[in-house]
Amino acid sequence: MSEPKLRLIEAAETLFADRGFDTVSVRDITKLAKANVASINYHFGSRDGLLAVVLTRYIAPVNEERLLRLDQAEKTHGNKPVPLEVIVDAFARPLVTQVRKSELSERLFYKLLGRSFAQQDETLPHELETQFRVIISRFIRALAKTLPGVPSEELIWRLHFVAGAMVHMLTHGDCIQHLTQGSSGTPTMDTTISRFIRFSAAGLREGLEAPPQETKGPQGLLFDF
Amino acid sequence: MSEPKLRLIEAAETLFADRGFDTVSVRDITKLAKANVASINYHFGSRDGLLAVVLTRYIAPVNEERLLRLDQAEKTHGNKPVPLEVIVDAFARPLVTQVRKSELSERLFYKLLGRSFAQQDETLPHELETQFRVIISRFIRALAKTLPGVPSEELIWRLHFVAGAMVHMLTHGDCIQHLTQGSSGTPTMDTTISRFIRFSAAGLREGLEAPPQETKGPQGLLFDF
DNA sequence: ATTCGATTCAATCATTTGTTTGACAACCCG
DNA sequence: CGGGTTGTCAAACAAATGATTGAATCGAAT
Repeated sequence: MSEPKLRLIEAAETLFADRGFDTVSVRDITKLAKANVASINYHFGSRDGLLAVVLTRYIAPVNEERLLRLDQAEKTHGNKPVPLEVIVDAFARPLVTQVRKSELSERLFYKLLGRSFAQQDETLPHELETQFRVIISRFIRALAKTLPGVPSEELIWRLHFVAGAMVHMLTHGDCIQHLTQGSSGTPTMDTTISRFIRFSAAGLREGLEAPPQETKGPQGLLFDF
Repeated sequence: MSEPKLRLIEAAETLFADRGFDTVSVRDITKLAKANVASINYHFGSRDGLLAVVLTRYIAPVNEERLLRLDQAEKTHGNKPVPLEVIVDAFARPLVTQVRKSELSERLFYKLLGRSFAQQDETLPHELETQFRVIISRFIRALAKTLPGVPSEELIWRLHFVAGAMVHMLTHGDCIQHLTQGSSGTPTMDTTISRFIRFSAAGLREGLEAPPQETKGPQGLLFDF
């Protein structure tokens, strides 16, 4: 990877992260990267080519680590169901391990990935689209083992609620920390993710108060508001 | 409100809903509205003026109804804490009551509001920004009454998780229904919101297994992965 | 019918957009 | 050295962007 090519990627990441994918021009990027306007088309073919590289660069490793962690968790628990907290952890923890491998600041990294995940269906590189499909089906399968009796349609929705909460946590992390200022010193993402995991696991477990087995509880209407 | 002015708003809503706020030009809007290019600047001063109108038109009533429902719920429950399901219902139900008052299809309405909520801090009309601040503090207060002992910083995060799940539900509703096809006939938003309420209430309740009182449970580390 | 404000319209404005071009330089390998 | 690949650059391109102009049109009150 030539030197200015990397500079272009990093400049694009920075600008995409806090201004969105649509409102950043190739000239904004090349100016920040101290490169020529034509360099983007030379190295990436087009602006969309660069965007695809940026989108893939961090998401792909995150997705791979998700699958890895889930596999490992299932191996650890033999054929016992994996606890919900561990499943959610496998889903979210790769974010903090990958942010350290990156050159970006925590704030920019999380905003960038939040925007990327929110993007989802629209104009997403095929590679990532299939990755997400794998991720979803893989985690749904794990959830189904831990939550037998819950119909898969319900599980899909719950997993998407989890994903939504995660995206919001990523994209609005700094502004929320601004709201909750006045607490203890560094509210690092680590404690935030712990909150997220507890919240999500509780939401996923909904309807099963006793340890996860055949309470079989009210699947249908719990409340009637 | 003159007739073509309304046509412009509705055309903008339609296009903003499924292409985002940034990638729609004034010419796209005026073409769909069968109006002149200058009409947007004449009626709304600028493209941003029209955007502000579109953003406010549905969100403001939703936010008002949220406060109304929460007030009513607290009145109903006297000085007893309001059940979490009722609080979340007051937060989410206004979406389905307002979609009926609108001319838009369910799909477009929800996508539009999802995008609007996701926007949040950036370029949001001042009116809406203050509205959201009121909403958050108001709902946090209600949650604090129902979940005594949970620190407010934790409550803020949990409420934002709820908001994130809601945004994701709105923006990806149709694509998820595409995944879960093959089930019973009409998976109307009503049943989806019920799922959302159960999930969110369970997540909010996290840490309190017994009926909500002084279990006071482990506030800190529940798991140690 | 005439006047006057409100609205619409085609035409045009200056910028900004992504992309392409062709000349130039740097480098490596023979 | 020389030839070829690779990268860089200023310049220009067509297209699209939001906005403005000034004349034309409408409608209702005078």
